[in-house]
Amino acid sequence: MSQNPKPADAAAPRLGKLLKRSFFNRSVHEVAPDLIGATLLVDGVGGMITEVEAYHHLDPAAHSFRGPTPRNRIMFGPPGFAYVYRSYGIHWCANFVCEAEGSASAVLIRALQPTHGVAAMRRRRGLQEERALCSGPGKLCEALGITIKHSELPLDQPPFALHARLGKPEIAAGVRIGITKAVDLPWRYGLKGSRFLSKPF
DNA sequence: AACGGGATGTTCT
DNA sequence: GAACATCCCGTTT
Repeated sequence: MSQNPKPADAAAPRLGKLLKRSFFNRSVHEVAPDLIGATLLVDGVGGMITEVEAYHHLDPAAHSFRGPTPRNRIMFGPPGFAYVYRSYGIHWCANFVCEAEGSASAVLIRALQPTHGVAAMRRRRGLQEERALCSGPGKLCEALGITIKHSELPLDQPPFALHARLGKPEIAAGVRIGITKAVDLPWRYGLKGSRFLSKPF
């Protein structure tokens, strides 16, 4: 027997306190950069958020821009809930609803650095390279097991756990990816220098 | 490194 | 019928 077996997530950093729903009761433009460095876990699997995008109600690229539908109705409710939608008929993408009820803003979670449950993520993604496990919104949902079943669930209750970041990271900003409307708004935020991004800034 | 095509659910015109 | 907040894999620079 080895005297000191290596834990599955040996490099997992210490976690900050759990974020409450009220964290999201602010402008999406404050919440989005503040999420960089926070740790997102779903049933204990996840990591440190490295890339997000802000979508505001008055932004033509936002799903809420044309008003409520059965799909996006959670965006028109109170903050601190998940909005999950299917992208291109294949992938899931996860958002966190922000601002006051009715404001219909949300942050798209685009990438994270795997820290917890890496073996589970590799299994779900059928992939070894840690860099590519969660380097995009669809990949991230597959790795964390996020589906439509998670939509409209509160973010401060299981299976979600969102831990505050410990330090204050340097934030990079740039234009959002993969959209055709409002393409020049610099509402993509990321962890400066991170290698766990969908694309460099 | 950049580009093209295929997969395909939900919403919108 | 087209568009879409994507990803993967093959082909071409």
